[in-house]
Amino acid sequence: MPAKKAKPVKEEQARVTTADKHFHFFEDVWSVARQIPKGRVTSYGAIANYLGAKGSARMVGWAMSSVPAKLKVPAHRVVNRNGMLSGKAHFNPPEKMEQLLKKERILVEKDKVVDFKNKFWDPATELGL
DNA sequence: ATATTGACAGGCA
DNA sequence: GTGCCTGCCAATA
Repeated sequence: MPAKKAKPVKEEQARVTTADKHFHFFEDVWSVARQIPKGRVTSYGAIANYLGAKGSARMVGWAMSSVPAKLKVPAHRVVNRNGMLSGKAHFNPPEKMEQLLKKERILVEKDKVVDFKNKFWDPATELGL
Protein backbone atom coordinates (compact mmCIF):
# COMPACT_ATOMS: atom_id res chain seq x y z
CA MET A 1 0.00 0.00 0.00
CA PRO A 2 1.16 3.52 -0.63
CA ALA A 3 2.77 5.47 2.15
CA LYS A 4 -0.57 6.63 3.41
CA LYS A 5 -1.71 6.07 6.99
CA ALA A 6 -5.35 5.53 7.60
CA LYS A 7 -6.36 7.65 10.55
CA PRO A 8 -9.57 6.82 12.40
CA VAL A 9 -10.00 10.40 13.40
CA LYS A 10 -9.94 13.42 11.19
CA GLU A 11 -10.97 16.24 13.44
CA GLU A 12 -7.87 16.37 15.56
CA GLN A 13 -5.46 15.24 12.88
CA ALA A 14 -4.12 18.75 12.88
CA ARG A 15 -3.47 18.52 16.60
CA VAL A 16 -1.97 15.07 16.62
CA THR A 17 1.14 15.90 14.70
CA THR A 18 2.92 13.21 16.64
CA ALA A 19 0.62 10.59 15.19
CA ASP A 20 2.62 10.89 12.05
CA LYS A 21 5.55 9.54 14.01
CA HIS A 22 3.82 6.38 15.17
CA PHE A 23 2.96 8.09 18.42
CA HIS A 24 -0.73 7.48 18.95
CA PHE A 25 -0.46 8.48 22.55
CA PHE A 26 -3.34 10.90 22.42
CA GLU A 27 -5.65 8.46 20.70
CA ASP A 28 -4.84 5.81 23.28
CA VAL A 29 -5.51 8.17 26.12
CA TRP A 30 -8.91 9.02 24.74
CA SER A 31 -9.70 5.36 24.17
CA VAL A 32 -8.90 4.46 27.75
CA ALA A 33 -10.65 7.48 29.18
CA ARG A 34 -13.80 6.51 27.34
CA GLN A 35 -13.76 3.16 29.13
CA ILE A 36 -13.97 4.72 32.57
CA PRO A 37 -17.25 3.49 34.06
CA LYS A 38 -19.76 6.02 35.29
CA GLY A 39 -19.40 6.71 38.95
CA ARG A 40 -15.69 6.00 38.79
CA VAL A 41 -12.61 8.14 38.41
CA THR A 42 -9.00 7.53 37.54
CA SER A 43 -5.78 9.45 37.52
CA TYR A 44 -3.54 10.74 34.77
CA GLY A 45 -0.74 8.58 36.04
CA ALA A 46 -2.90 5.45 36.00
CA ILE A 47 -3.72 5.99 32.34
CA ALA A 48 -0.13 6.77 31.51
CA ASN A 49 0.94 3.64 33.31
CA TYR A 50 -1.61 1.55 31.43
CA LEU A 51 -0.25 2.90 28.16
CA GLY A 52 3.20 1.91 29.24
CA ALA A 53 4.20 5.54 29.49
CA LYS A 54 4.52 5.61 33.23
CA GLY A 55 5.95 8.92 34.28
CA SER A 56 4.39 10.69 31.35
CA ALA A 57 1.25 11.59 33.19
CA ARG A 58 1.62 15.13 31.96
CA MET A 59 1.05 13.95 28.43
CA VAL A 60 -2.27 12.50 29.52
CA GLY A 61 -3.36 15.87 30.79
CA TRP A 62 -2.10 17.44 27.60
CA ALA A 63 -4.12 14.93 25.62
CA MET A 64 -7.21 15.77 27.62
CA SER A 65 -6.95 19.40 26.67
CA SER A 66 -6.77 18.32 23.05
CA VAL A 67 -9.85 16.15 23.15
CA PRO A 68 -12.26 17.07 20.38
CA ALA A 69 -15.74 17.48 21.81
CA LYS A 70 -16.91 15.01 19.20
CA LEU A 71 -15.08 12.16 20.89
CA LYS A 72 -17.21 11.92 23.98
CA VAL A 73 -14.39 11.51 26.44
CA PRO A 74 -15.37 11.78 30.12
CA ALA A 75 -12.48 14.02 31.01
CA HIS A 76 -14.29 14.88 34.24
CA ARG A 77 -13.55 11.37 35.46
CA VAL A 78 -9.84 11.97 35.23
CA VAL A 79 -8.22 13.67 38.19
CA ASN A 80 -4.75 13.80 39.63
CA ARG A 81 -3.35 11.34 42.14
CA ASN A 82 -4.71 13.40 45.04
CA GLY A 83 -8.21 13.02 43.69
CA MET A 84 -8.23 16.74 43.12
CA LEU A 85 -10.06 18.18 40.14
CA SER A 86 -6.93 19.77 38.81
CA GLY A 87 -8.43 20.22 35.37
CA LYS A 88 -11.72 21.78 36.38
CA ALA A 89 -10.45 25.19 35.30
CA HIS A 90 -10.34 23.87 31.75
CA PHE A 91 -14.00 23.02 31.66
CA ASN A 92 -16.71 25.24 30.41
CA PRO A 93 -17.65 26.50 32.76
CA PRO A 94 -15.23 25.20 35.42
CA GLU A 95 -18.13 24.18 37.63
CA LYS A 96 -19.18 21.78 34.91
CA MET A 97 -16.68 19.19 36.05
CA GLU A 98 -18.13 19.02 39.54
CA GLN A 99 -21.60 19.02 38.07
CA LEU A 100 -20.88 16.04 35.86
CA LEU A 101 -19.23 14.14 38.70
CA LYS A 102 -22.05 14.87 41.08
CA LYS A 103 -24.46 13.66 38.44
CA GLU A 104 -22.64 10.34 38.57
CA ARG A 105 -22.93 10.09 42.32
CA ILE A 106 -19.36 11.22 42.82
CA LEU A 107 -19.15 13.69 45.67
CA VAL A 108 -16.72 16.53 45.42
CA GLU A 109 -15.54 18.42 48.46
CA LYS A 110 -13.22 21.37 48.11
CA ASP A 111 -12.30 20.45 44.51
CA LYS A 112 -11.43 16.97 45.73
CA VAL A 113 -13.20 13.68 45.04
CA VAL A 114 -14.69 12.28 48.23
CA ASP A 115 -13.63 8.72 48.97
CA PHE A 116 -11.33 8.88 45.98
CA LYS A 117 -9.62 5.65 46.91
CA ASN A 118 -12.88 3.78 46.71
CA LYS A 119 -13.99 5.46 43.50
CA PHE A 120 -10.63 4.95 41.87
CA TRP A 121 -10.64 2.94 38.67
CA ASP A 122 -7.29 1.67 37.49
CA PRO A 123 -7.29 0.55 33.82
CA ALA A 124 -4.21 -1.58 34.40
CA THR A 125 -6.16 -3.49 37.03
CA GLU A 126 -9.77 -3.29 35.92
CA LEU A 127 -9.02 -3.99 32.28
CA GLY A 128 -6.69 -6.71 33.42
CA LEU A 129 -3.28 -5.90 32.08
C1' DA B 1 16.63 25.10 16.35
C1' DT B 2 16.15 26.66 21.67
C1' DA B 3 13.50 27.83 25.70
C1' DT B 4 9.36 27.70 28.36
C1' DT B 5 5.17 25.64 29.70
C1' DG B 6 1.90 22.11 31.03
C1' DA B 7 -5.38 19.10 33.36
C1' DC B 8 1.13 15.03 36.75
C1' DA B 9 3.86 11.97 39.73
C1' DG B 10 7.60 10.31 42.62
C1' DG B 11 11.39 11.11 45.60
C1' DC B 12 13.57 13.39 49.31
C1' DA B 13 14.33 16.98 53.33
C1' DG C 1 2.14 15.69 56.87
C1' DT C 2 4.08 19.60 53.90
C1' DG C 3 7.14 21.65 50.49
C1' DC C 4 10.68 21.84 46.84
C1' DC C 5 13.11 19.49 42.88
C1' DT C 6 13.36 16.49 39.07
C1' DG C 7 11.68 13.57 35.28
C1' DC C 8 8.61 12.79 31.75
C1' DC C 9 7.47 14.14 26.24
C1' DA C 10 5.07 17.09 23.21
C1' DA C 11 3.22 21.74 21.95
C1' DT C 12 3.94 26.62 21.38
C1' DA C 13 1.28 31.04 25.48
